[in-house]
Amino acid sequence: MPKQTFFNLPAAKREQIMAVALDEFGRNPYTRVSVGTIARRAGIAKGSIYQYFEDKKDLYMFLLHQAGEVKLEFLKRHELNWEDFYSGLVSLMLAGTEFELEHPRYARLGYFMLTSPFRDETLIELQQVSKGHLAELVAMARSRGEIRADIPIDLIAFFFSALMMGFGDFIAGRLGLTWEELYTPGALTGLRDVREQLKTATIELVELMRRGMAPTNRS
Amino acid sequence: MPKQTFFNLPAAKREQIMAVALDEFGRNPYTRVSVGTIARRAGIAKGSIYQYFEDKKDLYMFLLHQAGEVKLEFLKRHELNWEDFYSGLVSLMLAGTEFELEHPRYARLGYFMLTSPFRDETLIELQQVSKGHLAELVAMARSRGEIRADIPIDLIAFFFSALMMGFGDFIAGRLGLTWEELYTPGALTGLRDVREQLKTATIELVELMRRGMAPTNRS
DNA sequence: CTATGATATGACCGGTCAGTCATATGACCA
DNA sequence: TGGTCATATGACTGACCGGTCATATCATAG
Repeated sequence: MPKQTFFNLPAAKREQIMAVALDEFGRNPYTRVSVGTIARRAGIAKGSIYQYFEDKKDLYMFLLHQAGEVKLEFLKRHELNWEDFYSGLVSLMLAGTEFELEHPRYARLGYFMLTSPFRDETLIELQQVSKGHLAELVAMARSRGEIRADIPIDLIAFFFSALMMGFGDFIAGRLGLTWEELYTPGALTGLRDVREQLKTATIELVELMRRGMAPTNRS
Repeated sequence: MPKQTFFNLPAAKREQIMAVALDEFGRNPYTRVSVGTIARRAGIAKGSIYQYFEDKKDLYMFLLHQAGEVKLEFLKRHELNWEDFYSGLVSLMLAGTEFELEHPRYARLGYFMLTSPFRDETLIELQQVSKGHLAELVAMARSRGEIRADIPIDLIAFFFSALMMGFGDFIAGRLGLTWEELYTPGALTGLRDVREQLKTATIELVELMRRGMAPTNRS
């Protein structure tokens, strides 16, 4: 956790520092991010960073935590329609994609997190949140007969997470971009029908998932 | 490409250098791998590395290239049964998993590649190889009526690659290990029924894929 | 005005890094 | 023996890193 000094700061300054940190950690892997650069870009002295945070890791972990909250807020603002499991899935994936396009730095932050020195401890914390949520949804879908009861839950969880995680790459390919380019702010201005293509791709994918998981008599 | 000097070296020395490089790049992300460490562990002077390679990237790219060839050789040695597309897929995935268990450093090398500074150019090169191969298989399966003709090919390619890529994580979970542990040489000695569990998990996953992709009248 | 405690600063420290280069070694031939 | 060319070496360079600390600044209270 940041030191009290950080929270005593004017909100604008706090946000400026975190914005720069997000940009840096969303642009480079952890080890390549320089505390000095963050300080310089934020217009403060390097020593000040160490008035606010214990060390580089403290700043990074706080940033990750904050990113999680922002994304959760975003998803909460989107009313996801879970009346039907698969259309709920479509809306969830669309909202997730929307978030990543609106906040590309957050998307890349999460990506680089996967190879940060704190990968494992971060993932464990993350999974405790998301897996609990997912298990709940899957259990409900099962009880409604929307997912065959003979598919192991862990397989379903893997199925979801693997496809969702790689979805950005797929979308990038469809739009004729690289992953780098897709998450470059402003890369989509000028591209036509982006939202249309996203929706189409998402529906196609979920349909593939639905056929795989749903009871055969449903399709 | 390495300089001619490298290829003039005795095979044993060449292999020693590449073995150390593989271990280092399979243990740390690109930016954390030190040329000096590789030289020291290989028993040569740091300057020699620069007699053999243009720079760090040259060494790294050559290593990746070599890894690809080794894996391709491995898969070629396994006779994959493509009489039926889905059982062929099972055998392909099993062979792939087998390779990663036998050569855990290669598996990790591929993993870290995903966040190397050359991610995109590497992936593009990789896809040109694997996509061509995959497209062929998919086209054949389609003509046999094993895959519905209305599913876009790029979606199928993504479906495969995403599930295959994350499969290691899933397997690790099934075996009660972390990803780290799964790819630690010797971590599996003492574990029971590893091959059985691998086969079961693979079949379960491919069945999920088959249901998603196959024409409905087939199941 | 002064005293006090919180905050800001950037020079500095010890360390690591990729890459260079003058020099040394050794093999081969005349 | 001496000359030539490929190869080996590690000290060195310049840059960058995370983190520290003595000092300066500032706001507030007495």
